Amino acid sequence: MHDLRALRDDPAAFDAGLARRGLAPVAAELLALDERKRAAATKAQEGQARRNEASKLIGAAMGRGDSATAEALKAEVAALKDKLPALEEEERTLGAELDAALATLPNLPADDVPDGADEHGNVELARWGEPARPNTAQEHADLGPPLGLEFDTAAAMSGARFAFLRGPMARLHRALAQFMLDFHTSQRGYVECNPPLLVRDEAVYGTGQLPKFAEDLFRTTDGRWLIPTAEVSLTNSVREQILGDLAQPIRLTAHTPCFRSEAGAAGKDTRGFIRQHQFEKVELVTICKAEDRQAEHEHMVRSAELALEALELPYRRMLLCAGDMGAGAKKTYDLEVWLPGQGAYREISSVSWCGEFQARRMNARYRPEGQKGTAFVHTLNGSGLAVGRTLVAVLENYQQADGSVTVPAVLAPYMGGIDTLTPGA
RNA sequence: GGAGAGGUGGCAGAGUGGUCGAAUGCGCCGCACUCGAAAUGCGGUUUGCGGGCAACCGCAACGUGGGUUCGAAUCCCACCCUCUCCGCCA
Repeated sequence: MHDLRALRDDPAAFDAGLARRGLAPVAAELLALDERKRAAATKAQEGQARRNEASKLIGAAMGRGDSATAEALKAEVAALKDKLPALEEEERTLGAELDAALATLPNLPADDVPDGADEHGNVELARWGEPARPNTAQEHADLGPPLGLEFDTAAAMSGARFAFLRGPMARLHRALAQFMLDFHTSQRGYVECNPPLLVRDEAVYGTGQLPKFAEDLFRTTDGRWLIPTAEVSLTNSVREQILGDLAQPIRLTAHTPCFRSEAGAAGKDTRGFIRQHQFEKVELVTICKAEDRQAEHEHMVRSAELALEALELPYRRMLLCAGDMGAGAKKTYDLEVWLPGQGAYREISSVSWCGEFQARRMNARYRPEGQKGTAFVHTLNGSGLAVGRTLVAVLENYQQADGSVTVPAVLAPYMGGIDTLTPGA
């Protein structure tokens, strides 16, 4: 959600920001709508003011037994009441129209975000590790099934884009999630949470998936939504609250399933475990004051990077261009992990700073020190990491020529003595 | 699922048709007292929108949305949420 005042103050900058996302200008249209709404409001308020004044006079007149005056005033108010509803209705309609238009607009990109229309405009900032590609390397979709990553089993009961993990494969998947959660809570200052997976409209609106991206979500018969990411649950934990001076940022993490319809992804990544209707993710969310936003963004992306480094998985850090960011983001780093089987870097984490965009939609505020009144909090979210894709990365990077997979050393405490996944075992 | 109670400012908590945007207490801010602090006293302290250079003025908001009324925190209806008891249940 946008601050209408910012749009009024500098419509050109607003349209310029939208243009960087490849969108047509809207400022002139919205300002005209806003002006009509304010005119309607002023007219309605004049009527309401007179009605309120007259009603007080009626009370006073009745108090002193002057029924003639009271009756005359009542007649005046009655006449007013014929006109008022139409004026109020006009204000409401125009306001709703304005809100609806604002609600579908994405956030404006930060100044240091590069231009670009799609992923080709993204900028590589750093690399870590050696991206090896032995000629025996297999893709996880071929490597996985004999090791217990079964797509056929899942397809028989659930259809495409589901997997059934069996034995050591399921354990490895669990170990990854446990490791990430322990790492972020004990090393990086995030508080472990276990949030709801089903949420209401308002929550999904708050983080920005509604109203525009409903088709990407699953909806329950009682009208709730399955979360597409724990970002929704964790971020909404501060909705409609005033959080004090927010001297310390609120850093949250949770390991949850995520559910996505993948409506717009027909034919994309259909093979393997990369793009599923149901997957698990360890999410990081930070709620902070404005001054802390940049430091927290760096802290978050480093947290995700350090998890990859602990797993010894080569990756690179990308700065997304304006055209490739999600709707709520002002600035996004993607981490891409090396997949030897595919011979490519693939997204495994996306870390975004959303500014006040989500806070306005949720009405989440704090009291800045030395300043009167409240301000909207800044929200950040990132994957730390996507568990399913990390499993893919481990399989492809730790595969041996004989089709077995070595377990990363850092996971040993979670594996109950299993150090290798062996086909058919 | 059934029965009951309730949702009021940063927090607690009064208020059951009209000078109520809302008592009181706590918290917070300022001032006084003090060497300083505590305690005490005095004053201030909701938010959003619109108008105005400003002082300030107007409108709206007592869970949400409707309704009754000249007038609603207060009465009626629907929904949401919380609590208590019963039933069911991992």
